[in-house]
Amino acid sequence: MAEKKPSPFELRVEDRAPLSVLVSRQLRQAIMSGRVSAGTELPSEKELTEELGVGRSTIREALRILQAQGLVSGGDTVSTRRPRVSTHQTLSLAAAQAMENAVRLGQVPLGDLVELRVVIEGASVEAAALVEDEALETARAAVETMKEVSAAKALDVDAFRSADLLFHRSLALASGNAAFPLVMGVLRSAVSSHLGEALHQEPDPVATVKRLTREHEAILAAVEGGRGERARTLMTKHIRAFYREREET
Amino acid sequence: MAEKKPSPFELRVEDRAPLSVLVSRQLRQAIMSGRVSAGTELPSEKELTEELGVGRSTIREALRILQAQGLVSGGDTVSTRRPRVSTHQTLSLAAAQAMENAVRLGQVPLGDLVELRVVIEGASVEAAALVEDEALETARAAVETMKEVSAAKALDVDAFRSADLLFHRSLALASGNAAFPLVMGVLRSAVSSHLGEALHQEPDPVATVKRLTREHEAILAAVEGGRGERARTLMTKHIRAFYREREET
DNA sequence: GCTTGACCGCTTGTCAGACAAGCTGTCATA
DNA sequence: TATGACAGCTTGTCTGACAAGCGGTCAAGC
Repeated sequence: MAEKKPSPFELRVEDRAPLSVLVSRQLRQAIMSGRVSAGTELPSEKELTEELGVGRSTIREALRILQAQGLVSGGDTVSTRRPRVSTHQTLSLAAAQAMENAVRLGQVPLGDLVELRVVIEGASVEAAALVEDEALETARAAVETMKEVSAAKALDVDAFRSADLLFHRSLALASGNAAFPLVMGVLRSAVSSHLGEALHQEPDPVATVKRLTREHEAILAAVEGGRGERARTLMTKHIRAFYREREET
Repeated sequence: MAEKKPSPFELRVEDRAPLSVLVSRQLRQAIMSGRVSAGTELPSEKELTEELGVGRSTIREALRILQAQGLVSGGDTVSTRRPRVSTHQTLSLAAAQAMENAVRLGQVPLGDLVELRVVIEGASVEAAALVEDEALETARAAVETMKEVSAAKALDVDAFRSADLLFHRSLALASGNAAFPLVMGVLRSAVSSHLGEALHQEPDPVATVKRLTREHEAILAAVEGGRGERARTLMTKHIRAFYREREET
């Protein structure tokens, strides 16, 4: 559509990247290849300047790119603290944010995100049901915490929220598939930033918390009993109900 | 573990971000809120300098951050071309790259990625099977292209590859869930860069292409017939076989 | 012996100025 | 009308400069 004649004179334009981008690519490659391992401190900007033979602004731009990609961290704070090759957590946070950008500007409706979550968490518990019991220890602990919270006098919404997060996350971990918790985390943060801390403006938070706790218990029981199909069904209902009721408000 | 005493003097350190990061956040917010719409040109660096009252280096670093996040594009090329608020494509590309970073440094094995793809594409075709026929037009066209390619004398690997991509993508689109094609694209590119253009070093590319074409045909037929469960089964086998055979080489 | 304070060097954050290269529109000229 | 020269703007890059903060050293004082 864009080109009428397939002209024989093609000009590769994509390799005309600015120097800063090239530098960032090179550093990225050094990190990805494992030549510099996670947690290591990078050389100072001055050293990089001398080592690569480019100006400091260029180095700084390259570092900012890597930082935005989550590959290095620590430049985020104040002075004298060298940027470090970042850890897993920083990386998946960056991935989550990138995903969130794509999702929000890509006009993905909330309902579609929720369905995606249903699909992934469904597969997740189904896989977790096949696994030995002790991998579910964290999930059990999370449910215990939820019970305590829902039994307490003063409702601690944040405590429940973090227990809830732990529950879902630990199930994803128990699935044995390392990609599940990662994508789940991404999705979760995208969704929750999409509707902005829903639990806080609940009409009857105590009742909701109790219901959610019961649902979690049931899901966990199904997983423990090895009934993957049932766990999936329960999880599906659990997630859909949670968001449907929010959509109505 | 890190803190022995819960000191009452807490210092919020996360808001001590450098100016460039603050600027990038502000621009990001302007973009995300839709105040500047996609495809629009941003003001020049000089204008931003005057408008925000910060130095040009700061602006440039902020722009590099946004560029790395895929929110603006075009700074990637040469001079005089203003950065634009980026389109959907750039964004999901950035997301894919972030995902790839997380996956590779997070030690997610290839098999787990493939399983995730199975889950998502399975759900995708199952949903697509419920949809009216005309949404599958693109998928049909893609299969036609594949047939032509596999019937031709000289095998055009790239043509097949792009038809394959189109096929999977169009099915994801037909599912009606906007999140599916997005995540699928991310996954696909992460996986394929993970094992690096596998089709090119195939022992018997012609036979493989023919087999893949048949499988695609069967999947499409199942979707057209509204047999979602069967489509999912076929798709699962299709994907697993494709990668299992690569893993063995 | 231990704390306290001054001090110095290094590193990052930020700014300002300079120059090269490339794009775009204008305008005079053949 | 088409072409070439030219100015203006924008980005890419470098250099020099300064402030602020961190870490280590080292002497003074209890």
